[in-house]
Amino acid sequence: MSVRVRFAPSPTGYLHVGGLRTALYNFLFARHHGGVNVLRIEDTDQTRLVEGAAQNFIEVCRWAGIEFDESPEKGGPFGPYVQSERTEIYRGHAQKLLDSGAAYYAFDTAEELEAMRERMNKAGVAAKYDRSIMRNQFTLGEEETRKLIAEGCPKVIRLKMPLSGEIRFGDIVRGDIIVPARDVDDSVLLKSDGFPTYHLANVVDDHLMGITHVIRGEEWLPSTPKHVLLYQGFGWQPPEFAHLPLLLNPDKSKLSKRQGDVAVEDYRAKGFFNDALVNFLALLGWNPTADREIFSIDEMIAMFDLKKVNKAGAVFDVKKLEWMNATYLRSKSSDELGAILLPMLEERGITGISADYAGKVAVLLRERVTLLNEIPEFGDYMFAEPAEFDAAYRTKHRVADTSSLLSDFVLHLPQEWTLQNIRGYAHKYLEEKGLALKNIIHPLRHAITGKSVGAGLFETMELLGCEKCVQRIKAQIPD
RNA sequence: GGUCCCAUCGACUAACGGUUAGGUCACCACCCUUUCAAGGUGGCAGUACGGGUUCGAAUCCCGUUGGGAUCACCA
Repeated sequence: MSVRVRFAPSPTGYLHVGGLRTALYNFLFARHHGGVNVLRIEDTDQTRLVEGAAQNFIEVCRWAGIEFDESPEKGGPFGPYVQSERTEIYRGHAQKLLDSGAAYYAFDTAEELEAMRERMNKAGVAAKYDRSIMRNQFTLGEEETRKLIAEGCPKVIRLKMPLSGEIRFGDIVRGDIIVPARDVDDSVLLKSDGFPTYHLANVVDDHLMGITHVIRGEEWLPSTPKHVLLYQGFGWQPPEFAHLPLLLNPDKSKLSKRQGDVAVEDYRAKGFFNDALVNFLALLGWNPTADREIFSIDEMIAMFDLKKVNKAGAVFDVKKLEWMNATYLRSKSSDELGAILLPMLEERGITGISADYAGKVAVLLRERVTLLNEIPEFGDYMFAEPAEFDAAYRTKHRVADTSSLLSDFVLHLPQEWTLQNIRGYAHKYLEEKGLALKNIIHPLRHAITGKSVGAGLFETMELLGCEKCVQRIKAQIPD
């Protein structure tokens, strides 16, 4: 049977980096096996909907290079792919569960449930729906139940968990998992508003959509027994499960907003490359071969193996992400960098620059920055006159004859403005004066860039052009 | 607290039951040098603990400790 997997986010806001990794693993797994990658929007909680979130997910995934074969946008043979458009399907299936005795009606109010939990907590027992004492089909009897339903009394449908025995299932990354059924709650399957909860919708959809492998975060592990029981209740074969290790804060708790950026958008906005972020995320919990760090998405597809996914959570180390981004920055072509840098420049009001020139500046300066978007500021002098001059740097290298040294220097600059000629000229000039390179290179750097740090000076001069260099040097000649 | 999951350098990880426990980030030192980087070389640093099984355990089993997740008419 061919592989079908799904990424099933809830459109309640931005896409979390952990979510992106889950989407990535699904995508890699699907592509590796020549299977199908499905996007399904789980919007059954109407109170938490965020406008545009679903579209944003698609866009962010696309930015990251993750494609879906079936989605709300593209459609597909098992649609609709938005759960709020499938409510009739869930109701019908809930009815089947009712008919077979795998689920039951309950009429408790929020207050009654709260009181129940409070009593249990006081008694020191696990807070779990006790169907023997609450208001439901069993305690009320069939007749009363029918009456309440006929009267339109608010009701939910709950899963009837066995009171004994155990529920077991296999997990590709964790092996067999066994849970005593009595410890699992009688979860609500269909809410009083007629919408299903995650448990029902997810099982019904995964089955109906032919999902073969459920690859999701570890936070779902504790509720998987419920899902397994639902498959049993429907008489369906459950899919394979693979619960992914969590992404962690430096203090090892679940990666949260409180301790740094968690939205993919944040990293995108900061200027991280899509391929670097994806590469970094992929290696958080999975490792194809320990002797390399850099992998293209195609290489990852070729090597991806769920069995090699780690069990323990992984700390999201921004420092390593930065290193990886810097590594990607150094490996990209001038054209590629120019195309990405140009809009960043325009965003900052720097216009009239060609993509070709932007790319060359990026190549010139990339070994000194981590993110491409540092370049507009770090190399401001490549796009305009230096905005300011480092006074301390000037003072440090300015001596009595610096002015004459500079004014003589511009006299016989090479006609053919190449790196080799500029460097040759400088060395010859210094040799004639009986001086060392350091006697002039700092005053020159100061005049041309205004800063004490930067790329190789002759390379900088070459790219800037003779005219601009002369002009800037002359402007700094007076003491 | 109940249930479940997890445990190799500070971080990410590698290691058919047999390795001086390897690589990467970070950190430190040195080299290179035109500032700052990058790069090169080297270094620091780990199998949580206790029992077993075995000729031999990071690896298998049990326990302890520690960490995490989850316990809604949210996903």
